Amino acid sequence: MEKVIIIFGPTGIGKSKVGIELAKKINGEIISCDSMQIYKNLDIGTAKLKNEEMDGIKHHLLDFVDPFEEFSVGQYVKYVKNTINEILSRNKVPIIVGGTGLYISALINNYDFFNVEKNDELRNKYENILNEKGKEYLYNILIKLDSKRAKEINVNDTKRIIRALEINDCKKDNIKTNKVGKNYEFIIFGLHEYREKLYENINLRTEKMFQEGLIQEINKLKEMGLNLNNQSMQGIGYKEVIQGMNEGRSIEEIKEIIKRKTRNYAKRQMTYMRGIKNLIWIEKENACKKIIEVLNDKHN
RNA sequence: GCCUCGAUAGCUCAGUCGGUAGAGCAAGGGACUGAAAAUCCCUGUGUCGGUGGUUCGAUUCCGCCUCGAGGCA
Repeated sequence: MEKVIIIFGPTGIGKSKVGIELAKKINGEIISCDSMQIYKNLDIGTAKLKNEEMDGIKHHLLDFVDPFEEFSVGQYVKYVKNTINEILSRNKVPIIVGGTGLYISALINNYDFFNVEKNDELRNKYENILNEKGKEYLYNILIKLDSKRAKEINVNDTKRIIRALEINDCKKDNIKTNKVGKNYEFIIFGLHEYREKLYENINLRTEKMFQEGLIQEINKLKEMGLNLNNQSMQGIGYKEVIQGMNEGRSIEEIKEIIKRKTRNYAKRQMTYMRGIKNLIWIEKENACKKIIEVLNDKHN
């Protein structure tokens, strides 16, 4: 089986650098796994690498979706698989670097999502039911249609309830899955850093984003016609700036909110990491060296 | 100097007609199958500002003190 390396870690830990260092040493190419860096024109707020920072290493799945477009895990999985195969065909090592847990688990567990795509009509229908009759009512519909799935979801998690209903409505006439036959050997590394240090990095990074012109970037995006309804504007930083300015908050206040939300997010990512079996924990210090040691051990 | 209003969880505040308290946010833990930087779940002992009094019992009522906000001089 062909090897695919994954480097997973919370925001602000410094995954990108580790990935590049590793790519240089093992003849690899980077595949980004980040639900916001996929978007064009979202650079500063997503802490996207600049070309010169890539240091000659090829990066994939960055900057390829229009910020007006919606994107989904299912699409990501198709793209990564193609990209992995393409890299392997050139006898290079694919190194997936990122922090979007669902995208990673979808890939390594080969989720097929029942081949049910987003269906606005159905979502609107259930959205209306939710607004008119309440979440208990909506949840009861799911219990009747798919009690097994219902048990896995909380009544309040209406987003998941609606998706479950959507799947239920669509999958019967579309049982075919898009599972790819090919299997890879995933070697998954999880970067670890002491929380205090990580949070400090997050604070510094947020300040840096503002210095580099986050506000200007967002003003430009707003001029393009983007607003809070766009999926791309749900990213941390973008959402808070737009909302904060609407509410008349000061820049300092907005910064603090962003730092806090980013910390919350990093914490959730760490929870996600703990849940991945086979994940090999690597201390942030000298991470690349340690990864190579593990890879060599596996070889022998 | 006088008057009024505050002082309760890390923060913002609710409440106890006297029987030692609870929300939101934060924090910590968890979940996660097409919005995932999203969404959701679980976890609340804190000299109820200090001090004296009334009372079987005070964070709650009364006096004084300290600090803060506002008003009048």
